[in-house]
Amino acid sequence: MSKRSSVAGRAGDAELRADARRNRQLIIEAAQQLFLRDGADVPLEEIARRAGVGIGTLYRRFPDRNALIHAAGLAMLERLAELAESAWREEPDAWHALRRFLRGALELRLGALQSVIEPRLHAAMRAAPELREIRQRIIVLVERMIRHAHQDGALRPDVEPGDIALMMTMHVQLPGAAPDERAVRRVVEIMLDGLRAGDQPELPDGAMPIGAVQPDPVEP
Amino acid sequence: MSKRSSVAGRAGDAELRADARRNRQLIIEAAQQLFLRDGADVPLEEIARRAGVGIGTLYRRFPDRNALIHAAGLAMLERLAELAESAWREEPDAWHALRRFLRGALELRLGALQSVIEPRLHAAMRAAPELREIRQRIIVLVERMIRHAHQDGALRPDVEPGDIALMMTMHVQLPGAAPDERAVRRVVEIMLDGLRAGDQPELPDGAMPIGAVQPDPVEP
DNA sequence: GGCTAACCGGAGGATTTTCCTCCAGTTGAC
DNA sequence: GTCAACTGGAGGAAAATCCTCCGGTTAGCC
Repeated sequence: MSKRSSVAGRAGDAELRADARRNRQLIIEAAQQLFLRDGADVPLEEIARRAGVGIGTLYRRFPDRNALIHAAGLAMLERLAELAESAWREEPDAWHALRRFLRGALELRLGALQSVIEPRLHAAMRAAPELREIRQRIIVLVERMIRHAHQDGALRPDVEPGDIALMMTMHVQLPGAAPDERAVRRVVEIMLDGLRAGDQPELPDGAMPIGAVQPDPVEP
Repeated sequence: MSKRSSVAGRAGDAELRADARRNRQLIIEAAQQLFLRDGADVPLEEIARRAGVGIGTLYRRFPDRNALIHAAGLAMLERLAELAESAWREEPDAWHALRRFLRGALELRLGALQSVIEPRLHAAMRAAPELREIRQRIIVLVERMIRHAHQDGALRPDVEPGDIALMMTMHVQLPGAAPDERAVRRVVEIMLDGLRAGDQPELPDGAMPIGAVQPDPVEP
């Protein structure tokens, strides 16, 4: 057995020479930024350029666009899960945990990234159980936050998980560059204030359902 | 003077045969939908297809992509202005006007469309005074709504015009198709509740500035 | 320090996408 | 009924994107 072999932890990340592993990471980060800014069809060459590596390196590590989307989606879901878990673990109550989670998801634009690559991820999810598994973990945790926050009377009672999910994916695009951090933060705070229990009028029906990955759609 | 000539109302719309005018309108509507869904780089052929006209027809009416973006942007700004004006005219007070305006902008996705094509519109705006003029009219009206709503004590005092502008451009993308109307509506209502005057904590600094079209950036 | 397997960048040809003109046929307005 | 205006889409030009291949470089181990 070669010295390098291992349990092969997260597929692709282990068993690489140090420089290769570093570049792989740079590529994923660049991909996340560009997917977010330009959509999932952004030229791979541009991703390579932003990562500061050659196009050859990108192709060596990710044989096709789907592999890259898969990796970027996995990294994103892992950050989201980590965000939800630390919030739940460290905040004093469910409302604060939910608030921290939403702030993080919106400021890191994790939800927005999700909304951009999710269509492509759907195909991957059916094939890749680990993606489904992480996604499920996040859903369970957020649902738990909501349930407890309701019980505590901190979250307005008519808010449903689907509402939170939709808010997470809200995308702020501004002419040209990325929107100003601080300006977005203000809007997030306004939304959070709208979520607090109070004497608001009841929300209309029709919350978005959230749940498992849908079964295969019929081919067009 | 030919019988067809006229004051040439909105450029390009008048002096066309009925079928041509109808097709022109269909093209603009298709362009708005696709710009919103796929970004401002969507192939013109796809726009023609969705409009149900040939590619030749599209090119005859809009010599290049910019002309189409210009027309779509103009139509969008006109609807926004109309929305702001009717809200101001027909609602009993500034808060209700602002609420109606925001609901409309978010549900019609006018702000989102704006955010998609605004980068391209910027160039057009410098050249096209009528775009600047409409845009300015909207800004003035919304600022007036905010000012009055503040005076009435209905809008939380730390909300600034830039916050409203940013909320307008919020984009809800969902995997695949357009997001469900009713689900989005709920989130809009939550945001509106966050805007109402109450005992919320103060917003952090850093509201987005809004204003005139910026001067020409230096060429890269 | 020296060795070598693993890694790197990017030139460049193949492929796909997008553009945009042109013209034979159709239609609305008078 | 006439005809100027309009229509759709075929198809070649141009541009964008993909993706392989290989000479040169480097990390890791002795």
